[in-house]
Amino acid sequence: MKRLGSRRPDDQARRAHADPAQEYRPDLRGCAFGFSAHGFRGSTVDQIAREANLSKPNLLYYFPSKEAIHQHLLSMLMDTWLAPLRAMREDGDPLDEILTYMRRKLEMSRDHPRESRLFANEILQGAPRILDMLETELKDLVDEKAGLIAGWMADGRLAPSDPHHLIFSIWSLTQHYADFDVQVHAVLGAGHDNPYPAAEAYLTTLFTRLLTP
Amino acid sequence: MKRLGSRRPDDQARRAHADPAQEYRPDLRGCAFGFSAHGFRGSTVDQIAREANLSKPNLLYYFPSKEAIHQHLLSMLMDTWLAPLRAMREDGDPLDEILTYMRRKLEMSRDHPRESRLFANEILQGAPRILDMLETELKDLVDEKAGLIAGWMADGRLAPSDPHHLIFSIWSLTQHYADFDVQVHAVLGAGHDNPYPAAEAYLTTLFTRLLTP
DNA sequence: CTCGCCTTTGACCAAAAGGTCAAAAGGAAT
DNA sequence: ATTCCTTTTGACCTTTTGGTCAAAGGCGAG
Repeated sequence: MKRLGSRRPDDQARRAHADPAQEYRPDLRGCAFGFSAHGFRGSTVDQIAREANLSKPNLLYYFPSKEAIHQHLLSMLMDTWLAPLRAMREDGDPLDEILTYMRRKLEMSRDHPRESRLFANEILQGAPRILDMLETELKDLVDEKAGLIAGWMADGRLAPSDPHHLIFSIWSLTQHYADFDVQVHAVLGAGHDNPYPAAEAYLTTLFTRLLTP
Repeated sequence: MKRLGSRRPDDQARRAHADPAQEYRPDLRGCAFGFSAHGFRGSTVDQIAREANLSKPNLLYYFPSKEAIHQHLLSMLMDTWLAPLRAMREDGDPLDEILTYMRRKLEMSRDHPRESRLFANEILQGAPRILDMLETELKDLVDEKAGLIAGWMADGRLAPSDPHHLIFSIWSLTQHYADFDVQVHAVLGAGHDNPYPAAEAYLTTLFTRLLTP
């Protein structure tokens, strides 16, 4: 339960406490679990500290409050989360670009379900801490990529449909396998430990049929 | 803040406190908000009581604990939630039956978003209180309807794809508009107050293209 | 070694929250 | 009106929890 030895990074300037722009912060990547499993109010600072191998006061030495910890995790997450969409290129094959995006998101659900749930929890609760980001950064990115897709459709390279809702559908379909994981397993029952291969096949068919002109 | 007058139902036998099989319980339907907005641990008994126009001790007179309140809401919800799937009939037109199911679920997202979020919250957190139901009642129903769909596909009346994942996709796509409501609005931006007409059109196209043989 | 600075923690605090209880308030039958 | 039963509530208790603090523990520079 207790850590041994110093956890300071080897070669990184650091100072804190009265410093608003801290340069070193403990890596909380492994601690998404608390918030993702119980939501913001459901997880306790003690718990998070334990997961991070820190004492509670020590954790609060690096972050001014529980809120700040949550926000930190969330914003760290956002970049990772948007990367696959950012990677959609105009000069690829349209269907391929979209299927690749879908597959990347599905992999993220499979490999980082807790992060997905952390995000889902925040949105479910009205996104109080990241609404700004959604309305600016996310909206801009989606608008851009939706424009790209609309272009492909206008050129007849994809069958026409609503690009924004297309993106929503990729999000919901892929994240479902992380966020509703328990339900998926309960319904599929024993003997279907890994639903992802079937999910990928299904989703590939789905989007191929939707988008093939 | 305070209620006036008696809240007893006019003509219903009732007794409680030491009675395990209470016949009267206050209607908490309007109180899904608390749990749906903040999750189980995020909402307080005081809050729920206030929403139900009861004092806290009075609420705890009808329900033995916060857990029991949550469970009550959840099980009340489950039936409503499954009704549309139950309504899928073998003797209809296959595509029509599925599109109708999808539309009903979408209407539920539009008209009862808080209930959808309450359910989503529970699943996100590992469904500790309803896992049983998922593994029995829900699984059985889904297996039955998946069989029905598989039959339609075998008969060539629908294009083949995985029936279980088809059902998952209907759930995720429709519930997305309730659960991730804030995100949908943030991304669509002002001037798109009501995303549902476009969502319905998009989803109709999606499933029509997937399933038309 | 010692000084000064950053880091870590045990002990503590105040507020919030789940739950209890005894007493008060209705209401119907007699 | 009295009695009996159910319903309602203010006050209270205990536990949990976010957050503080003063003191102790490194660690490098001189």
